[in-house]
Amino acid sequence: MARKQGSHAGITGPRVQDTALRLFAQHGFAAVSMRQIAAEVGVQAGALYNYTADKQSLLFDLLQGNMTDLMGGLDSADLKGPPLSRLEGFTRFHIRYHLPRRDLVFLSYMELRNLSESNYATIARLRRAYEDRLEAILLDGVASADFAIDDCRIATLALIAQLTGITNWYRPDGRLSEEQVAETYWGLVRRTVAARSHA
Amino acid sequence: MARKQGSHAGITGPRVQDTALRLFAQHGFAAVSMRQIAAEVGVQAGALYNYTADKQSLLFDLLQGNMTDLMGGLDSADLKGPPLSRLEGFTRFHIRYHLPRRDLVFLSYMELRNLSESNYATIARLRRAYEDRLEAILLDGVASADFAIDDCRIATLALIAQLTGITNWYRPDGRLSEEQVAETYWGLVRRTVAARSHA
DNA sequence: GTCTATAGGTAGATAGAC
DNA sequence: GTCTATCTACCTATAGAC
Repeated sequence: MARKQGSHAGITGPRVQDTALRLFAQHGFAAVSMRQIAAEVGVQAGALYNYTADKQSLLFDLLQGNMTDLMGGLDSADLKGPPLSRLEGFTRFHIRYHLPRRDLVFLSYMELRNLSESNYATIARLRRAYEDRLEAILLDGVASADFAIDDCRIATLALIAQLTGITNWYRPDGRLSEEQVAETYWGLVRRTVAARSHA
Repeated sequence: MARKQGSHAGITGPRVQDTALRLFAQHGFAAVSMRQIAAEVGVQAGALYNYTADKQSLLFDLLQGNMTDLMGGLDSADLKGPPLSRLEGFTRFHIRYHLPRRDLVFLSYMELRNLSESNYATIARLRRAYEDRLEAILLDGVASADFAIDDCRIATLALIAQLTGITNWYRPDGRLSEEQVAETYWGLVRRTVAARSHA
């Protein structure tokens, strides 16, 4: 059965999301107009409203999808074993997840303030849950005397900031491969927690 | 000599800067209108143009002032002695400077993309100069075998990201004082560079 | 230095034809 | 599902009175 002329369900939808992500990251949520997004997708502005209730939902869906993928990815990484192994697994997963998604990461940190109160609460809860995964590893490591950390909450936030900061300077065509970056940062992380090297 | 009615030179100017800073940090540069700023300052929108050429200059002046103060503050900190002492001085200065300026720090990271090309280049140059100060300390420490670091450029960026990230969670009325935060982070930094504790 | 008024343009979102 | 047209509201920046 032939579609109506100009109908592109299943094609336009993802393109709207991709385009919005790129433009929001590049210019900021507030600076991007629905008309700009539509123009890059190749439709008229009105047509966007077949895919999103409004501009705010477009942002929220991107951020929520990101956090859901992040948590799901961490679950799939299935970290096991002693604290040091789990910390290495977390570090490498975090880098592996974030490096190919620099736009999304930037958006997730910069545009939280443009979310409605309830949407913000949802994202903040997911982020906190992610942080708690790392903190649990650190607490275990301290309990087993593998790590020497004064304040596991602070160390958690410090490590995540350090690792996420990679997205500010990393370029796929730069001097370091993703693997080299992961290796270097794992070295920094291991020493930060004062892990016994080969106990 | 009586001023003209409604004239407040020297009062309105700083208030415009302060208000713009607060609103830009809260809602984003593009999301804040000149009318909003004017309303909070207590003047009409047109009056703002006695203090700034346009909206973009308002942002640039804030960011440039921040970087100038940062570099000047680091000079005043006058770091001397062996690498470990200078690293401690840098760490404590960075925290001391950034914690009371959380809005400005947020703005400096988030709104670079709203600067014109030449304004951006100016800010980027200043930031690079600041990073180079830390990198020089790390390189010295490696040369003297006080530090064990594979890649000093990476370590520089990692440490700055870690320290600047404090502004994302620190609250003046939180469980930790500025001094306690500085102490905890200096511990993390010292171990990250694998400094010999009391050699 | 501040005001009012306004020029000239763009914003988000909706209605109804196809 | 997409289009055109449009509503209503807001934007930055300027002009000229006081």
